[in-house]
Amino acid sequence: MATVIPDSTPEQDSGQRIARRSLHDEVVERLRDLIVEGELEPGKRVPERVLCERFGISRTPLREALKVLASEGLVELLPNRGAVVAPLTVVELDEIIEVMVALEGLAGLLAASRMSDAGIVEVKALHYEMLACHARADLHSYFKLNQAIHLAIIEGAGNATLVQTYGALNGRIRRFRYMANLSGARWDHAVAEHEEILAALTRRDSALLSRLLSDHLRNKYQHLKQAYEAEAQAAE
Amino acid sequence: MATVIPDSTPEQDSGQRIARRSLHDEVVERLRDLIVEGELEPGKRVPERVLCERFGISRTPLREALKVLASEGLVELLPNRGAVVAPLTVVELDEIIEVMVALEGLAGLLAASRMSDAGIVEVKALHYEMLACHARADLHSYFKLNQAIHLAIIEGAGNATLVQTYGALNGRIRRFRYMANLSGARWDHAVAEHEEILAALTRRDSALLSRLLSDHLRNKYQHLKQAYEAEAQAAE
DNA sequence: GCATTGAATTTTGCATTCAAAATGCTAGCA
DNA sequence: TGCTAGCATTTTGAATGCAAAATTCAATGC
Repeated sequence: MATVIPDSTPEQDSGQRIARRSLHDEVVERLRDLIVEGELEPGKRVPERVLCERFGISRTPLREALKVLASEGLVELLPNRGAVVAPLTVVELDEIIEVMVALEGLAGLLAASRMSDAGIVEVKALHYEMLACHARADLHSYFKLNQAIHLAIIEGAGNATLVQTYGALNGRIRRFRYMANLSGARWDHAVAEHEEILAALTRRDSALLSRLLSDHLRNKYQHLKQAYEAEAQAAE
Repeated sequence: MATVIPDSTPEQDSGQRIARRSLHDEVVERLRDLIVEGELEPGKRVPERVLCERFGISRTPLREALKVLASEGLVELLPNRGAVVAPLTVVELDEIIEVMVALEGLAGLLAASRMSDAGIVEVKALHYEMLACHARADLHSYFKLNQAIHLAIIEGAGNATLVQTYGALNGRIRRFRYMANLSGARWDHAVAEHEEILAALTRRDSALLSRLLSDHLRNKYQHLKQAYEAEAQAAE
């Protein structure tokens, strides 16, 4: 995450050209999106020239952005041979999840005691919105609300470093979320887990919330991993 | 951490000029050292021009390095006003330790079951070397061995992402270690904790090792924090 | 004497340029 | 036909150049 103190330029996303705030920071975000959304494929070279033209910028800010993304682990820099989108092996995926499970646990522990009542109410609202999406089988909105709930809980831990650390890891695996295609049973189960999570948060049961969040991520990952391995196999 | 695949250039640190591997990556390391060692003071501006001359490089690689360090949280980029060494507030220190405690706990959990016998033997050797330093009251060497032990355990968890994540956070607080001046009683206590840690690791007691490592870091931090707050107060 | 304004200087952000490395292509040879 | 050497092209890494923003500082007015 680029620690740039943003100036107060408003978020006018109307133009496709880059103009607002520091250029390189904008480019970092754009590139990250391209990678997360899969437009830049893992293992493939990041075409400097093409992207420069596409963004209407010179190579300097683009290269700065690549360095930042490399430090986040999203791309790999090969000396004198440019940048490639970091491919994520199953081993790395396992590693990242292992760490994230611990961080979710920490978030639960802290959020249960530190989150404001208003925060809990907000999570509750998001939860019910998410249930609505489940009922409508609106997977895309469900994912977004799901992410929003987890983010709200992590932010509720009142630890900006935790938010940042979790976010960096989440960024590396987020692109796989695009593949996860919840089957009916698994989806129902996930929703049931969320019910428990909400209940534990409402009761401010630290130990339970911690455990539930960790388990939930582990379970989610089981599914994600199966989908990934299936895809990886299919890709051969 | 800059994810650069290093080429096989040997680590010849003889000359003060930068020549080996990708320049920007070298600069990142050098700048990090300057910050960690306190030569660049927190809150102060990072003088681009001066550092360029000092390193004998142009502004481009230096600026790239600053972007990377910003993403690590070591510096803050102020748009149009350059970079400053990120000052670490007590609140941020608290946050970082909170996350690191969780990561140490995870490391203990994993290392107890995954570490090789050879790895445990190595930790044991480091441990006794450290005891020797304690006996000789050689604080500097003690610190180095202490760090080596913790690193060995964290690496013993067999999770590169954990190593990297922990390392990034550790980098942000390492400069404070330079202040920590272990009092006799506290030092003895720390050594006693290390004895317990080694015993738990030898017995491969996951739960215990996890708890001990977390507690140990928390305790260490108590001391560190007091020293920091005393210093901060004295600085006024 | 102090605050304010505005010009000179410095610093920053990005584009451009240049040299070195890597890549691709062609031709020559077995 | 297949392989390799050598050249041309492209791409990368870093230096330099240039315009805009910020800072400094002195002169002016109060």
